[in-house]
Amino acid sequence: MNEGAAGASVEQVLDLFDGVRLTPTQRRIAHCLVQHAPAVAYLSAAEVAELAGVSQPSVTRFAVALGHDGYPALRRRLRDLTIATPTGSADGGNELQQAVRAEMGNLDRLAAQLADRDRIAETGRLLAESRPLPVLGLRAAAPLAAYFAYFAAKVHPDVRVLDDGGSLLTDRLEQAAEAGASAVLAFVLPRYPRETLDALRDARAAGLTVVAITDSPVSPATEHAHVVLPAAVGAQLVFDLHTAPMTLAMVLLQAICDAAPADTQRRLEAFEASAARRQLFLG
Amino acid sequence: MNEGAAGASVEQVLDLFDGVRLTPTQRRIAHCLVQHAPAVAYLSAAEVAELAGVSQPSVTRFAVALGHDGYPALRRRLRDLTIATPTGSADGGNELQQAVRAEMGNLDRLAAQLADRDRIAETGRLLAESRPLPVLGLRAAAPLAAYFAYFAAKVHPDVRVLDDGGSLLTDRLEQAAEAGASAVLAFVLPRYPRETLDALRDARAAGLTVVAITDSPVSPATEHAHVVLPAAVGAQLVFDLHTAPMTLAMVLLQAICDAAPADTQRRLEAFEASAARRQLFLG
DNA sequence: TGCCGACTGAAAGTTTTGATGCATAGAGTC
DNA sequence: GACTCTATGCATCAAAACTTTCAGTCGGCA
Repeated sequence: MNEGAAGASVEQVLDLFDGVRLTPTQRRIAHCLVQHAPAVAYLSAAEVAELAGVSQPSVTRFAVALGHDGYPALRRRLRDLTIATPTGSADGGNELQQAVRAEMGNLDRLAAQLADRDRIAETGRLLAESRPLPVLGLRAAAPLAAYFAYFAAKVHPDVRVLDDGGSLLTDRLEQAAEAGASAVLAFVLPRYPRETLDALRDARAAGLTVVAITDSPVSPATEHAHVVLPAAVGAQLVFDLHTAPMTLAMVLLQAICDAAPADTQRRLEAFEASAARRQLFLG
Repeated sequence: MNEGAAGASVEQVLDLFDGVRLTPTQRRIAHCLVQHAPAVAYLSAAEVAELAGVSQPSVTRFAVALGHDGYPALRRRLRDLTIATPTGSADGGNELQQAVRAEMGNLDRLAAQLADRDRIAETGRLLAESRPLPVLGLRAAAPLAAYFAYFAAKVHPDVRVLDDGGSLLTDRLEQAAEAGASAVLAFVLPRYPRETLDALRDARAAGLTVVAITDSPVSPATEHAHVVLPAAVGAQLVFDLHTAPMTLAMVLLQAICDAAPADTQRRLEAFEASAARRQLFLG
């Protein structure tokens, strides 16, 4: 992946001046442009003028001299240079490729957010300690809950998937709390089924700590959850793409494993032995 | 670019919302802010308004609600956040971040592979024509099958999820073929449950065209499938990450929709009407 | 059912920002 | 040494952006 935006743009900013004869004042402005490369794209003509120690009209004339319609046009150009240098293979391609690349963007933001390991580690401990561990996901989020639970069950002795709604849902939540659960993991994704939010409220009322994986830090889940873990949902195709929430779920599961490495190891080995005996898999 | 800057700012953008009660419209704006984090710092109030689908005054009010003097003040704040953040975060980072970035690599390869639209479009037609359409995924792949089927059912009149194994599985495959199915979509992921491959063989014997989404062009699925769509599985964490197969599944679903746009539109509208009537979702 | 309050968008009003005409200063030329 | 041409800043005007006001709508509540 390419360099920082600043580095790339200095080169390109220079290209803007190519072959154009500049007056001394304009040269000063140009110099100022390269020097404050990224910031200038935000400034008004008057601000650039002050920065360069020239008059505001000179900045306008400078923009025109470079062949633009006016100062705003030049600034737009600068913005494009500093911002629109996207990851590697550029944008474009067909609409399917664009959707996939947008999804990469979602993952990148997720990665940035994971710089702080402590937060996720603590949430992992929280969930690891809950016996049983209810995992809630309705409608579109149900598969994600099942996916998480499938793997989680290999390292946690009592994972309970709650993936159908109706009145039984609250029963199950309360039963889990009764059986000793201290936390619940919920997947709350667009379009936010009403049932899901009701269930969150019930879970909270039952004394459970609510951990929500949801699509945005300002999703409807925030007001019902104790811990909110955001991961964007892709919306470029006809239907939503849940790759970032899925990734976050597995990262969280990793944190759960890390919370009790010895237990995890023991349980995984037990599963392997069983799988081998039953010849579940190829190879 | 790398999204280093963008990613970091998303975190900080959130701090701006802290503790403030937002109206639905303002929530939309907030959502739009996080989503287009870096670019918004350049936009005028009216542009943000259009992006968020609200009126321009609402954007001003949003800025004031957050405690600023006006929209320009909020934008200045955003600029400071996006600029002051060192571009940072190339490769490296902690192991969680590395895993997520590896997943981005998988998606990138998937995107490259989608340059050829025709192949996926043809496969989409193949599946769209099958009535019913059986979707097979066992064990770890079961949630993916369910996820695909959940959405596919909104645009296809008869989707049948086959996600538990046992002897009934083959019964169901044969029943689907009997009922008129011409193709089957199968998710074949590591660790390749024996049952899954047996089912593929049976499906083929029943005269179904087998489309397999699998983790590699040389996976065990290839010898039983007519069409093989590969998408890598992430293996950096304790458990497998299925984001690329998930993405491929949704791309394939898009192709299915494109195969019969009118039908798709009609069915989606019918669902929307029903959802609205039943008040399934928030908003 | 009717009132009340909150939210939202349209439109008018205000401020900020950018463009242009004009006058001045300096360099080069005859 | 005077003329001319270019470059530059000041002042002004036009346009855009932002804020405020106002009226309509929706949901909650008596």
